[in-house]
Amino acid sequence: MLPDTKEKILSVACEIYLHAGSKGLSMRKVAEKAGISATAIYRHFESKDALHRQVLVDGFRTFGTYLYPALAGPDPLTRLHLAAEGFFRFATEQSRYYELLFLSMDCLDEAKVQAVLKREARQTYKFMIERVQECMDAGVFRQDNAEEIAMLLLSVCNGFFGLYVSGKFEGSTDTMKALYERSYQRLIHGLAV
Amino acid sequence: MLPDTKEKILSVACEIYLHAGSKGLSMRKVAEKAGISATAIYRHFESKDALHRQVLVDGFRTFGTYLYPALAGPDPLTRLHLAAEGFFRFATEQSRYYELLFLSMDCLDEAKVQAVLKREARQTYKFMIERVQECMDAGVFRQDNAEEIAMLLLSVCNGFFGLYVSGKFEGSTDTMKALYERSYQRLIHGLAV
Amino acid sequence: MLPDTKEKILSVACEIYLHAGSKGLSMRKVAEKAGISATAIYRHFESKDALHRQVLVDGFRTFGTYLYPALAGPDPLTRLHLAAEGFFRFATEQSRYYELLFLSMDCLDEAKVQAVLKREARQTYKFMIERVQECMDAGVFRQDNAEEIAMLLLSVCNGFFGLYVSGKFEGSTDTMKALYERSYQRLIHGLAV
Amino acid sequence: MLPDTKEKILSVACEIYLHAGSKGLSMRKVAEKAGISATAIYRHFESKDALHRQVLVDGFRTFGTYLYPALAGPDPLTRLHLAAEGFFRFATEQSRYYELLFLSMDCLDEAKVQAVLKREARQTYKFMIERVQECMDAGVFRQDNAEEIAMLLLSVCNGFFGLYVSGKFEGSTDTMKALYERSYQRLIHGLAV
DNA sequence: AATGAATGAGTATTCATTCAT
DNA sequence: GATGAATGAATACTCATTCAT
Repeated sequence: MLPDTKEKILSVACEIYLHAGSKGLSMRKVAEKAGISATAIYRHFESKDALHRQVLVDGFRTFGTYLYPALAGPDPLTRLHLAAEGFFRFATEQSRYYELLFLSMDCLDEAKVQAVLKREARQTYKFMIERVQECMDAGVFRQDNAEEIAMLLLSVCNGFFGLYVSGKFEGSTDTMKALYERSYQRLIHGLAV
Repeated sequence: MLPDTKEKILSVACEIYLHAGSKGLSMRKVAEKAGISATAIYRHFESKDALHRQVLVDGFRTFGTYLYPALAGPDPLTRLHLAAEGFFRFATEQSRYYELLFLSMDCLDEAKVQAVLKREARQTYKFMIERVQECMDAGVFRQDNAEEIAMLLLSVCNGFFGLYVSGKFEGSTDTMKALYERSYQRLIHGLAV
Repeated sequence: MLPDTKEKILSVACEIYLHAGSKGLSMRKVAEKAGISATAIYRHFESKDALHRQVLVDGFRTFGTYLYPALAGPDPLTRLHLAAEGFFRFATEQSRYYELLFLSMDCLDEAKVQAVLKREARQTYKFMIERVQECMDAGVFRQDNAEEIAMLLLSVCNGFFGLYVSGKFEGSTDTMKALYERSYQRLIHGLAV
Repeated sequence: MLPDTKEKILSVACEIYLHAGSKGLSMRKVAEKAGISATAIYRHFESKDALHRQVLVDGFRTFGTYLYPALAGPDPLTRLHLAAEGFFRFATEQSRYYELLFLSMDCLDEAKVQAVLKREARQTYKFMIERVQECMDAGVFRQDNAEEIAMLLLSVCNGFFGLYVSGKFEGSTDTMKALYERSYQRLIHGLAV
């Protein structure tokens, strides 16, 4: 139809990917759900892999809408807080996406797919380094290796949500939120001047 | 063949699992690599799932050989250090295993397989809680919620190795080790009395 | 191929079904005999079951061409005679079909397949009730329970052909025909006014 | 165990056959249910087919226990009645057996299996001819072709139960019994002197 | 008399992809 | 831009049977 078949395919693919994982993402299912023939997809995407990659890129775009508004915060520490909170919101509100983007490494999903994941993850990494660095520059954190601190923060987030999302630990979202905040505070506390 | 076909199947399955993930673990491939017919596997394992589960159990057994020796340490803090170090060694020496056991969550992997992962992960969790608790009891950590601290430690490990293993950050093992230790010290520092 | 692959598949499936029964009807065999790949069948039939059902429907359609012309008879008794004769012709000329449609009950044949058999058999049943009823209404049979008489007639047919088709009794078709007619007359005789 | 493994195998095979039909009768299942290894069966039965055949023979033995007591009746007509009643009881109480012995012709179940069915069915046929003949000899039926009358009777039974067993007609056992008796009476009525 | 191991053929079905139209 | 037809490889799993022990 007019509103761009390519868009339609992509959105359907995301939906399926989110529900069934990379294992469950098949051209047939996408085609069926999009109301077109399986072969028609090839008019818009070179291969399943290309489609898969685009789905990931889309996911990171969504992630961006959670993370980047943090920049609107008035001061460095608030911006870091907002980033941490954005992370939490994305992980809980879009937990399936979080999993697929940050936790799954569905091995051998073609090198190219992996590459996309890496590239995007690095973007996030850089963003966090900047947040940490400006906290140090502003004197709210003591001077330290900003990269390492950023990685520590990301590690905690990643690890925390990994445990949460995979269901290895239970608890309501609110419980998790409180726990997350206490963990975050414990970390921040050790970093403060 | 004398060297026990079952053993052979399992080791081949581990190998494949390690190289291609649960997605790539197929009865046919296992059979081929083991030099037997595909059906012969069923003599030794009830189903693919049963085989898959056994692979995981084997992996956790290996993990145990890295983690549990920490108990031989002379005091609580040392035992915690050794546990952290064991974690690191397992993650680096058996990085593929680390990934598959702790980081992957291939959603479609039959409930039973998931159950094995959860159960074993909880074991590790309990082990860490004990390590932290005894540090508090011994007065080297200030009193706090041992569970939450253990989770924080695990989160950091999980997150750190998640980033490492997935190749999202580069660096030699030695570099990583040093980084890991500094991160660990930062955390511990905030916990000390 | 021009002559419609679907048609080809169906006809081959009928052939196999007729020779080997539902037990011997396999996608692979059909594909091989139809000169296409096994998977190609799925382009035309949703599943083995769907194919199986279509084979049955086809069989009943054929049956109809034997039975329904009886309606062209000038009077009720003739119509009943013609129906009985149509039955006989179908059972002898398409004995394998007769068997598969009316006599087999391969229990494991998916509910849906059974449903088709039941539905169609009921159609035939209704047809016979109508034939009997109009004989009664016309006064050539004495008033009685038309349903039961129809069932009796069908039972005899079914039983007779069951014995014939399964080879439990021998004899040339002509011999059988004569026997059938004598049996039929014996029955009818008891029903006449 | 002592009470003859062969017996055990056979009884288990009957059980399975009765529940799952010839399609569901597999050496593995029999072995498992009998508590022996699949290969052990071959010590007692040459092949699956041989076992299958023996199951049928057993079934006919059971059938005999329903039919032959009719001989104890005081006079020819009673004996015929008792035979007809035995038929009904077997068909309703052992409907699965009835189906397998008299109605199923699970094609190509090896010629030998078919042969067993034929041979045994002929026995029943002969028995019925005798019952009919003695009714004629005793003057309760008018003289006619005993063979044909017997076949008519058998046809009705076969057809009736075929419809009943296959579920093509519904109704409680009591309803069926009454219907059966009315049909039988209609037939007999036409045969009486 | 019975077992465990193994086999090869068979089952239905799903998948990504290609090709002619 | 899109379709229908077809393919070949792959999936897990079942089966009857054989063989060495």
